[in-house]
Amino acid sequence: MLKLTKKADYGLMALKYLAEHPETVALSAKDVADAYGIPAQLLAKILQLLTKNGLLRSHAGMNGGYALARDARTVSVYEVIHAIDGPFFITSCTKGSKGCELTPSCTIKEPLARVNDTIAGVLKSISIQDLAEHEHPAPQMREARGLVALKL
Amino acid sequence: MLKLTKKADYGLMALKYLAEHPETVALSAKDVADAYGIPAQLLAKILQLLTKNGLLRSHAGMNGGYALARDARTVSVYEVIHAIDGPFFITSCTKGSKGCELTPSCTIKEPLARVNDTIAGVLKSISIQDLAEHEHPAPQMREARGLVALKL
DNA sequence: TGAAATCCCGACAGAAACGGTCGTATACTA
DNA sequence: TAGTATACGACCGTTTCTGTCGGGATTTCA
Repeated sequence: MLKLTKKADYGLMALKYLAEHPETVALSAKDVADAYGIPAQLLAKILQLLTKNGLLRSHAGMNGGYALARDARTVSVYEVIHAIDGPFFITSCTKGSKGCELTPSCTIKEPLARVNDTIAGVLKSISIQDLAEHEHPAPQMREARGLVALKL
Repeated sequence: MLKLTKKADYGLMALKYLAEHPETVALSAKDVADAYGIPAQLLAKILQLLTKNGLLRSHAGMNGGYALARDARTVSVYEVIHAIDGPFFITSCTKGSKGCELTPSCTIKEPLARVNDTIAGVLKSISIQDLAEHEHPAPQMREARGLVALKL
């Protein structure tokens, strides 16, 4: 419930890792998997997803691997989650697809849709770069960098 | 991924329903289940959970049922989710319990913990009463009623 | 040109979470 | 004491998630 999948976690970790190693031309799936001790084949598939969605660029062959397709500052956590886990919805029955099968019952959904948007906004406001920067134990916290309005 | 369970949905719907019927002394699980067309026995268990967590008061016997234990304004969506689905964590491996088994890899978790707090804050800022009020198609949207600071 | 490294991708199996049902015990009312 | 309702544990089928396997395509390099 309201939990990121491990795939999304892995994907975020991998992107962060790439963002932290801008000097290298490309890193193989195995490189990253070894760095974090996560299953190499699984990570490979995740990186392929990210590639297909334009977040990474891949290159086969020796010394091939993956590299960020865009500047880390322009890639949001939201995009990553979306690329890996698909459309982002808090509620099981969304107004978008098909609507709710439950009678006209889903009166709860309309307000929750706003919550959904708010959370999506939060995730969109955080970039991979943000994640990478906070690697170093952040001597002093930066000031509030985003303000999210919650309209109900 | 990042989706409410149906149980939580059902629980929110039930609480909203109760909030909308303040005149009745108590409503049975079956009453609510019938109103929304959700499985009665399942809803019963959910209401029992909410009772155990102090959000509802129950009364057995004829004309028994459930009633809000507190004013609907003081019950947050967060509390409901927490009561039904347990501790709220965005990430699979939380710092709270046991920590991460993955090497010292979970560098991603620290920043995500802040995201977690932010989302929790959003959910805490919404009351059952808020949900109930927006039943009526809300002729005009109220102004932003909450502002959530996102510190990274 | 051939071998090694690497990405690509579909299929599948085990494990966990979720949704829902059943049966029984307990409590309250009339 | 009969009927209505909550309380609670056990269980099971389905779905989702995680991870593995195997075969194929692309690139580099010797």
